[in-house]
Amino acid sequence: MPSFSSYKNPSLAADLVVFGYQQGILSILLLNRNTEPFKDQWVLPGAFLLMEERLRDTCARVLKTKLGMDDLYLEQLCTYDEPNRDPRGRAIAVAHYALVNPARFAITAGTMANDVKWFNVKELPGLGFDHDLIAADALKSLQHKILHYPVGFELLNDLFTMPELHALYECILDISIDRRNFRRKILDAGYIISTGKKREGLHNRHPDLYEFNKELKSIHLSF
Amino acid sequence: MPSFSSYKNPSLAADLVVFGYQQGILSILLLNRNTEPFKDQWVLPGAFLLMEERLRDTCARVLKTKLGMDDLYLEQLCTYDEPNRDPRGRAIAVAHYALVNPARFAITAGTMANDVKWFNVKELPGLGFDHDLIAADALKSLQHKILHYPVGFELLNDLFTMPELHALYECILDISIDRRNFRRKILDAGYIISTGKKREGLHNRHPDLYEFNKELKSIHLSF
DNA sequence: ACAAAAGTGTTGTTTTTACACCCATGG
DNA sequence: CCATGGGTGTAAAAACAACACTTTTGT
Repeated sequence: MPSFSSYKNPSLAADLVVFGYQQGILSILLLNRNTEPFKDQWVLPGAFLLMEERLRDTCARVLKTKLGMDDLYLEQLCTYDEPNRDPRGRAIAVAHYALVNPARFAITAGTMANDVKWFNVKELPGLGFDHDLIAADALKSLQHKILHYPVGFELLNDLFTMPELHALYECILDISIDRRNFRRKILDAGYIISTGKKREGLHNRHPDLYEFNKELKSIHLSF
Repeated sequence: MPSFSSYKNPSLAADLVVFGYQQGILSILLLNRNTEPFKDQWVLPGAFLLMEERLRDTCARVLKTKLGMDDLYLEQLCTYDEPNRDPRGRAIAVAHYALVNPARFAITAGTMANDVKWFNVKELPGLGFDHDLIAADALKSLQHKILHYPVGFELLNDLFTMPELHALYECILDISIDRRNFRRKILDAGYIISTGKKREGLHNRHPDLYEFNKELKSIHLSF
């Protein structure tokens, strides 16, 4: 059987848009590069695919070694192949996005970066490569995903309140949603289960605590 | 600036799910391979990416040289990277789908294939590589796309009737839709424009001819 | 005049939206 | 007992689904 050895192939990388939600803000994790090209500019984390590796393993490797993160929700987004997107040569990127509850991890800069930082998705700096485009596409994709898959599960704590889930949806979709109609739609969808407990220690009425319905695979919401 | 020359990279291919709609049937174009691997089996058309080429150019090249087709609607679908998907070695495929009105082209087998044939999407043979999976994913994606983008434009003639558009939607979504409610939704969406003309030569009432509203970029339909 | 298929209209139901109201908590 | 925020209910509007009726054509 013939093999591919005669072909010359572009480099192949997995790039990651890591979304985190904390204090009512949706953020993306960016690295500040300490090598050319785009030295001292902010970019998405990523790595080149190894021959024996699957793309999601490449992503997991980046999350683990560059960011100290484990076991995140991961979704393939799109493949970016503009020939001049990397000044070092032809490089094709398969973009993914990951969802993380930042409270669970303390991030630290790896060897390739000066710094690692969360940026509010509404206040992103100009990014190196074509990462502005990738980040924008990822946000659109997440906004769509949240209507069809219980994404809150990945971004909130195991127990959470209705106002917390409500704020998450308003933040990600960047719209305002009537809290009472929101409650009804979420409950009708069977999205979450009441635990009977309440969140204590707040300065007014203690909201009910819910957990996600793990039986549920897909949902349909519209706002 | 460093380059990538030290990395060894997998082969990168563009694979194509070419959808055609004719006589009320949605079909996919398949090739019968005349070389190993998967000799004499049906597979999706595809080609390896050349270094100076963009993925959509690879697709266009396949459509032109293997199938004699030009200027088709093309959409990137997903990237398939299972390490053993190609027995010749590590090969990653970026799948795309194309939409074509088969009436416009006479297909002919290229040098790589014994035969080229349209297959009803509901009666696909077992395919080589992981192309069963790719074809199934492409159909799902098309079913979603048709609700948000005026896809009929690519699959029908420039002038078409409401019953023709109705049949297309029923076929692609694989559901039955009340023709009167369908008409109302399509017209309310501003999807199409009445031309005042009528389709002649039928054995009963001559239906109105419409054309697509080219101003329209995205739509929202639900059935 | 009839059958077949296409255009038009109506009605009841469900879903969505926009609110009003009451309850619990801390100060 | 008041301000704040959270839980519950309701009525109007919009969207949807199911269906009847009329019109045009070829035979």
